[in-house]
Amino acid sequence: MRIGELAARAGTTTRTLRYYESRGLLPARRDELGHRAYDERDLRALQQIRTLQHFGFELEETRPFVECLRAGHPEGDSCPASLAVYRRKLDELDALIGELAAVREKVAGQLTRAERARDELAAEALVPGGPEPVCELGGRER
Amino acid sequence: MRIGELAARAGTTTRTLRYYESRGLLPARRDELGHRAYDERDLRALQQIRTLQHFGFELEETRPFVECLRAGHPEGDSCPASLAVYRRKLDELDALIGELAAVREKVAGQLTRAERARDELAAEALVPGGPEPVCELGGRER
DNA sequence: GCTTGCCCTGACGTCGGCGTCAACCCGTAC
DNA sequence: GTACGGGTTGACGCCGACGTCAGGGCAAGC
Repeated sequence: MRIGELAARAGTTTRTLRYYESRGLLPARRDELGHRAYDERDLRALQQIRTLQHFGFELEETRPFVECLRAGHPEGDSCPASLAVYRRKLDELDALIGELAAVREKVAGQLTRAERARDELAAEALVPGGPEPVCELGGRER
Repeated sequence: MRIGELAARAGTTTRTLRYYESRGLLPARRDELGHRAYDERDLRALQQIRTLQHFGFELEETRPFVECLRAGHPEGDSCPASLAVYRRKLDELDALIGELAAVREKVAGQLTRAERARDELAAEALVPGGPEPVCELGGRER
């Protein structure tokens, strides 16, 4: 199998495969013409990489999985090093989700506070003299 | 106030302030020597930018807040355009948190599945013949 | 012979938000 | 004088995971 076919079967691009090779992640044999030659195991490894990438793993973090497969194990996560990456990723995800949730609450608080301030200002404007100019920046709210 | 003082008071760097100016976000007057001159309103605007940045807002997303302040409003979020950014950010955060939570569950599932497979293999190895070689990649688990 | 289609290497571009020089100017203190 | 501590502009570096050219090769089909 050559690079174009592998890329197509894995739903990626030849550029990506060359990049992986340049990183030493997915080395390729060469045929007599100097073209890269791949087999089904390379496809397995590539699919493993893509799956993890889709999960947000960095390329380097997929390396233990690929090496595990190349060592002949049935799955990329059959090795302790892969499990360690899983656990590290879980911790990272938990931390990140926690931070994002905290930010979300802060932003939500800011929004409600700002909306209340706006409404109070609008109510004031209706009571005493004429309506004072409100902000025009941003046009009508959609 | 010159650039160094403003940077120090806002807890940032002169490089950052020059960058903001280059983006048109925080323009500066110049004194007779050509040095940038700032006032307290610039400090307010800068603090607004930094706060939002800390929340994960992109620089461009802070622009409505800064313009709102420069238009003379009491707060950066006194304008509809700022509120719209808040709302958009909330949506983005909710979507992102949702995706991350889904990934987290998938990774957790993968981990437990891989651990179970490993344990089953270890149990097998104890029963029939001699213990078959397990994976050595990754050394001892910490 | 010429086009088409695949492959090759090498190298620059992308995005955001600056960090980090380089080379220079200016005023003040020693 | 000269060293120091500010300021100025301009330009390149960084990170990750590739996209996108430029320029060339080789084989098959017409």
